[in-house]
Amino acid sequence: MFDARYSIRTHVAGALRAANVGETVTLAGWVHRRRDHGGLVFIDVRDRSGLVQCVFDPDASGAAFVTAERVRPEWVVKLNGTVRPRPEGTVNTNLATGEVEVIITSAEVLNSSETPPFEIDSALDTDETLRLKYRYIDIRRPEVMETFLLRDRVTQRFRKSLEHRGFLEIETPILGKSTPEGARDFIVPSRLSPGEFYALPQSPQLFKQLLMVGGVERYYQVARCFRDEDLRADRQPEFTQIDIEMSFITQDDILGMMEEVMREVMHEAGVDLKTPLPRLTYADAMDRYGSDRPDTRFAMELVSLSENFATSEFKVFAGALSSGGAIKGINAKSAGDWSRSKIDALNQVALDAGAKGLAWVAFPTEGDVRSPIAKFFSDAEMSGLREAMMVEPGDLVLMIADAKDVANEVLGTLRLKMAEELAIARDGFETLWVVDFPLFKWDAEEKRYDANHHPFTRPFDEHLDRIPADPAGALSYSYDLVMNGLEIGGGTLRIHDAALQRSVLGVLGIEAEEADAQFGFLLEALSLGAPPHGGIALGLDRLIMLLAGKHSIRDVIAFPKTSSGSCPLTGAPGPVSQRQLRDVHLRTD
RNA sequence: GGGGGUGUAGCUCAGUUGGUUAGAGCGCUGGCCUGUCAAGCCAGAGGUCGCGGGUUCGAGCCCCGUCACUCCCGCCA
Repeated sequence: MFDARYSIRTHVAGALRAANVGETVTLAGWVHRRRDHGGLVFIDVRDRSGLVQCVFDPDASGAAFVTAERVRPEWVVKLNGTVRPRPEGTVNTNLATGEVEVIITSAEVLNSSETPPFEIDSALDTDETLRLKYRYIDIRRPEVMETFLLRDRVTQRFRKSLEHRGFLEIETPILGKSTPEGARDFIVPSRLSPGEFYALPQSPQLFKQLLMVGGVERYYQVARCFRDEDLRADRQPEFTQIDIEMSFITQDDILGMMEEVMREVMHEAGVDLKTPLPRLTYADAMDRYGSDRPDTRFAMELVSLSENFATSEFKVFAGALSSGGAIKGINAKSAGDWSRSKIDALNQVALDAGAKGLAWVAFPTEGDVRSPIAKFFSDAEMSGLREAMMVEPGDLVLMIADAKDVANEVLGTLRLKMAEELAIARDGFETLWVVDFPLFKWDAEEKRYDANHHPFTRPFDEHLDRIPADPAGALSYSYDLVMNGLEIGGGTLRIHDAALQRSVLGVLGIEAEEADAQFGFLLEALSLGAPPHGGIALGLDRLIMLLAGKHSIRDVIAFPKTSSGSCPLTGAPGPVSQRQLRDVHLRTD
């Protein structure tokens, strides 16, 4: 609760109401805006709680009036006065405090301010770099402040919901050990061990598993994570996870528990989350949406057309099918009148996404068909296409014929592209689980298997026999939480058997000797009474971003980095002295 | 590493086919003003057109390079 306790004021500005009329108050805050009428001055005084109009009238206090003429926006002031109702006709309904005003009897300037580099109270969309350079001023803007109030509420709700369910908040090291796989590590040189380095954690993954071996059973942490990769609108080099791990559970246990927690958290943010959440297998997600994090706020699902074109004369289609591929399509409603050049641009999108080409049929009006390839289709194929795609006049059908994975992925990209181009309404918070990910994914370039989630993911019990022989066929106890097409969380049940863990590491090309060197401590822990366990990590920043309706993760981080990883405010990263380098046994060119 | 976009007053932006002294709104400074709340009116100050080079009689505008920011691809177990 934010109020006037423990401060030099008696009230906070934003809390004053008609009920306070007649009270003598002391306020402290910033000059938000000043309206000088010559013989009468209005100053809106702002603190974290909001703002209230203060009136400076020479009849009430000549000294205060003189002060009011002198102060400027963002000066810091302490004011004494009396709350009174606003005169008839001057109530401001746009303001929570708009029914009242404070007639000031004495004023003290606590600090002056230079003219701010940008206006706090402005509708103008200020350059983001400038906002970040003066973030402390930016944060004074009510809209920005509101975001951090929301972030606080959501974070506290996570803590409460998890505490109520028996989770212990435990901190894990920031200075850790670099391990192979995963993202690039941020590394920290060691002064006491010349030539050796700590790594900042990409996540507390191994430590939380060790806590399970330690009998903690239910753990959580608001954990800062570090990954030295390129930035995006939704990616920062350091970010925060709500990190969770539980013992003696099934996958249903943790999904059900998380649904309850998420419902409570979303409720805190004013969103009614319907549970149980839909669950989509990875295979179905790819098949229907061409994405493992489908945006389910709109349909435009992928439809298989392989059967319809099974005997097609069209070489591209026949070729794709004969080599074991698929023909799939999406129906972009109301794009049937798109020009050739706009469709050519879509073709380029398809090419960039890995397709060999884009097949399309436009149905601009009833009975009218426009397409460079329709002439290869039989009447039966054309009517089958109309039926399968549920074509109406005005539609544009986009088709990809390729290996099934390629067709899915390209159409998934086109689906999102078309939703954007057609400005399809995407409202609400469509949330679902994507489950049953393959344990491994094949890296064609490196010609080896990678862990899909991470190397500690537990395979389906019934797929254990596939591990050495047919790794690609093994599915895993794994789950991503997807909201509005963004992955906001992911987790797995873990391997708790040392032999199985060695076997999985082996598939990843990490043989016994290296496994012992890199993960010996984990393998040893697994052999010393590790309970079955599993967990999940939620991307707190992304979740807040969605809840706040922001388009960048930077908007919900107090002091974020620019896309080149620098901090406009402090100038980090920066050089260090030769002495500091010598201390940690480093030389630079 | 690759592709797209942006960079002009403190802020947000305009700036025509390359042509005289680079403009507007907001903010700022000063003046007037006792019921405003984006207060109003009057006046004023304020410019390394991101930076460097080039073409040209002449460059904010064209060319080359470079920097910063931003979006995307790669990358992100």
